[in-house]
Amino acid sequence: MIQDLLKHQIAAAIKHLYQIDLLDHQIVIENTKPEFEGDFTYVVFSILKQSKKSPEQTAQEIGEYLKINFSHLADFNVIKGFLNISLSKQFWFEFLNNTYANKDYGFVFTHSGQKILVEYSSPNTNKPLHLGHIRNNLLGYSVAQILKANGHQVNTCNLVNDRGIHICKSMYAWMQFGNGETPESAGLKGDHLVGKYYVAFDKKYKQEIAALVANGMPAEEAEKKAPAIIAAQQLLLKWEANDKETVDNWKLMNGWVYDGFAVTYKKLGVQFDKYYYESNTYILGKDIVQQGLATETFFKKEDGSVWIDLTNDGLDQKLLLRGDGTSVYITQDIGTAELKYKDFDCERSVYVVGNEQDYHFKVLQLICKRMHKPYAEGIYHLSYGMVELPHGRMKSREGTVVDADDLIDEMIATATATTIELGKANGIPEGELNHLYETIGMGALKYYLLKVDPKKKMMFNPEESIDFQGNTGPFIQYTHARIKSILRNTGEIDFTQFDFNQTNLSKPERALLFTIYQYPQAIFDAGKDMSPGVICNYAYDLAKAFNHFYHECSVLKEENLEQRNFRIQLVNLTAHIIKSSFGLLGIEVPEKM
RNA sequence: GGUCUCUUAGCUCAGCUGGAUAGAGCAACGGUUUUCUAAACCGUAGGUCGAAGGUUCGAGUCCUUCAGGGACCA
Repeated sequence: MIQDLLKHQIAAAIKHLYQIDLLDHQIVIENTKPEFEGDFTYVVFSILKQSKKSPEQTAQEIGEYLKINFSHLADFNVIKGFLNISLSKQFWFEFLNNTYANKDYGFVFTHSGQKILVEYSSPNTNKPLHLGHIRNNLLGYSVAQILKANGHQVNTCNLVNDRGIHICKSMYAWMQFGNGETPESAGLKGDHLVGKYYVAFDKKYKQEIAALVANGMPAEEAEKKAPAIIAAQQLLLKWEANDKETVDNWKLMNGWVYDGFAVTYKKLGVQFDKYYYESNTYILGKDIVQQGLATETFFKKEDGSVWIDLTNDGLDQKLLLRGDGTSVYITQDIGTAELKYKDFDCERSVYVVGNEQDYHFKVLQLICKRMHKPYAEGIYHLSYGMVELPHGRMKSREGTVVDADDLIDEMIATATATTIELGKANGIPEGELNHLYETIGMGALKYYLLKVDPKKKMMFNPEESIDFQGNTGPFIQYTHARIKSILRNTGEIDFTQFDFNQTNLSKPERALLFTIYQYPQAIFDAGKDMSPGVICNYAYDLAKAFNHFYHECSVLKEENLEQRNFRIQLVNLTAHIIKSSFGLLGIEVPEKM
């Protein structure tokens, strides 16, 4: 990167002028703000004490040194303590020439040597996916792509929570009043059918509690003694005892759910290299807890329950195994961590899980450290914020959820209506329209969810539809389509016979080229923070820079042949980066829209 | 009781390791189409960056306290 050369030269200048020894990485170079002239800026305030001169004079002296010693510099200007540096036209033309045909521009191909496993999605099998799951899935998919682009070897997995009391609730309700209903007979997606019985269970359970309370029982006791909950608990015991009828029903209903999830995953465009099932990992977890007990990493209480004492780390004592020997959430996580390491030999294991589990993952990592597990340090909780509705967070049982399938359908319907309304469907073959509507609708939804910093909670108002204008997926998709429209009309060109040094570099062209130059940095930053939002912001900046250029400069009507060809290279590369960056987000870009 | 986290324009969000006059989009108002796609472009208006202290050449960014929201552990 040119910034590195620049840093090196600035360090040399400072050494030459003021006899200060600075390492290259101690020099901070920023992009020059648009309202000032220049490409990069060096701020001199931090060396004033040693230079013993005014900010203006220091910056001026460094600028003059660079002008002689830094061949890519065309000019510089000084405002207060800010040294603004303009690179030469030649530098930018050469950059474009070397880059425009590079299909992998921005991606790192030298293997980092790091293997990373990204776990995401990780649903419960008792209800369908909702908006929060969509955020999770999109984040996981995108982060995996971004890490790959940074040269890491990446695998993905999905840990399915297919056991526990919540499954038994759906199962009990279905056995009670399902009358053998199936997804086929009900005409419902499997996950929605099972979810229906989960809600049915809750309704019945609440009625029973109310009845008991009406008869004078305290609410707390009623919650434990309601027949429905007791029945669900008995189902769980039967399941753990491998009772045939229970296990068969469990398999049947889980199968329905998996079929339903598969449809939603396909629409979201996500996939996994491997599935883990908690019903398979919890026993391994129990074994490991027994090992930890043997080495006295854990301790047993009088009732037989197993605990770890984390008070030295500022946390509490944490339950690992109940007195009756049944496992808790963290038990199965301990087992799964071990399995993942064996399967993938990964030095980093990323968990895409909501921030409500921050404490849980701190505990998990500490447990692994105490047990001297080689993978303990590599555990990384990619903790993302909840999606909230105007009235608070989503709660399945209270029916305040935005269903994933409904929302997807709605987005595609809106994309369809908008496209037709704008008259954009006319020039497009009938057979391609459905795919286009899907591309635009999903583009809007995915961009909307990914552009927000993963760590932050975000607001979704179902009353307001997701925009298709401004800082949105469709805006950027549209930019791509516009460029493709130009490129369909340029004809074949042999770029090698042109010398672009004779062409002009106007402000919009320069700004676009400058943004293009930032792409590798954006990929790096997104990888460092595991934040697809960085890519969204970048793609938006690029689209804006292009649209400004598009308004100012004509490509096809340009009469100077070299200028025209230069612009063709420029927009070609722009289109490629839009497609490439959106690929990192899992968003398709259309040729026409 | 304890721990973590958030608060930037009417709304939804950017703001990189502290740097120039805090930026976008939506919503509002005004303008741009015989010229490569107007899902675009240009402009106007909108801010005490939750509050108060502190650190320093410089704080939306770092530290402390407080207020309000959210989550979690027992």
